[in-house]
Amino acid sequence: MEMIKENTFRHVLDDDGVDPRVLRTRKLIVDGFHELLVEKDFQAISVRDITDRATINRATFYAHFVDKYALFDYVIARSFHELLRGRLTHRCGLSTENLRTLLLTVRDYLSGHLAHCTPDNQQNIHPYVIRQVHAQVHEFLVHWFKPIANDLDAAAALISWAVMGAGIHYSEDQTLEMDVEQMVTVLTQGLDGIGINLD
Amino acid sequence: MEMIKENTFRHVLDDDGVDPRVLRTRKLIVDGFHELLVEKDFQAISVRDITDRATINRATFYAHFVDKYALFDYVIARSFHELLRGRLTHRCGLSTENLRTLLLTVRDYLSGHLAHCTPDNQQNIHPYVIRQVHAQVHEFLVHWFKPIANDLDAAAALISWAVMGAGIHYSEDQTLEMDVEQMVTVLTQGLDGIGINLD
DNA sequence: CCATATATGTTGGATAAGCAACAGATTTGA
DNA sequence: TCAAATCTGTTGCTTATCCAACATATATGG
Repeated sequence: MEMIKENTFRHVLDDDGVDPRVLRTRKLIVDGFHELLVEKDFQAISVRDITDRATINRATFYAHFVDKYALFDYVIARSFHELLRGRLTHRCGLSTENLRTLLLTVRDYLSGHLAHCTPDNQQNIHPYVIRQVHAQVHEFLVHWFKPIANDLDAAAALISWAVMGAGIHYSEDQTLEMDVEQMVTVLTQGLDGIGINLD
Repeated sequence: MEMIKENTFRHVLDDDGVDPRVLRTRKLIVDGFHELLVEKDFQAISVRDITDRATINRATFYAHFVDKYALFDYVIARSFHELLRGRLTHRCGLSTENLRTLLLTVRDYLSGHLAHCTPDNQQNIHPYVIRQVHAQVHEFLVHWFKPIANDLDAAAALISWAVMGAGIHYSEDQTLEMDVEQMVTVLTQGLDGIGINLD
């Protein structure tokens, strides 16, 4: 029980070949944490609360996560990742449809998160959520860019933050209508400008 | 992982002091087994089916139960035990009220079991159910008798089977009305005959 | 203010769960 | 009928989880 934390963030969803006990324990922790998040504020949740709820030993928790903040990051990253994967039709490819899905998923995930949380949690946690969601968006973009060219780091950074910006904007004010097609056009035209043609 | 099976049947509900991993694994096995029971016949369920559903290793199953029949016995004994404990108001005492509760609980448990199962399972499993439920009823009676006198084995055997007989009879034909008070009277009078006065 | 909890991480040794491989029994189906 | 496949228990070794104990930090309250 040494290298469990090691793989936790390489790829958030590579459960293949992992010891079944590790997968079970992770799920118990995550489920217990989710239960607690709707009951009380993040700041008020102790590691002991989590392990009691998960029916695992406290030492085992620390074998999986360095602290509750790492657990939180993991939960956000994984749930967003799963939501996005479930919505993508063209798996692993750069296309206008996938860009559209990306924009909509970020917005929906963020507004869903705001809807679930207590007001206090909204204030304190939102920045962490954004950071983790962005990390995932960025990872997807890099993955999509890779077959096209290697040195597109700047483009990935720019577009990932553009997508996040749109998502944040529209998730915070639900009265606004999101003009997805216009945004997709901006992104595709922009990419076209640096020699990347979609579809 | 040697003596797990050891304590399994001493008292069906003494979870105190047992290793948490054992309790979790047991629960996973029992839950998976329950799921499978409503899907297919008991005879068609393999140990591998159970362990796959429970997400545990097959070898771990054999550390807990000698075979699927032992698991079945355990499930019956435990669920009946829990149902009865939940209904008893006068905990651990011999009284007309507890005798009444015993009669009704046996009938309800048996008819509930018949209602859940596939016709095939009803035929094949019913004898095992009766055997295990009787073992529990007998254990409760012995426990209630103990403060009164020591050599009441015959009385416990007789009354436990009388209770079972009533339960079986009325669970198999739901149209009959169970005259509980008459039966309780029979039992209390009978006990009175050997010098045991209730209430 | 200080004493008494309570929370956080960490460690070493004990124990349950995982796994692969095995032999033998039973089922399947060609 | 016979061979291939599947199921059943069992075993030795590996690995993850448990637990108790510890040092430290942060409340909590009298």
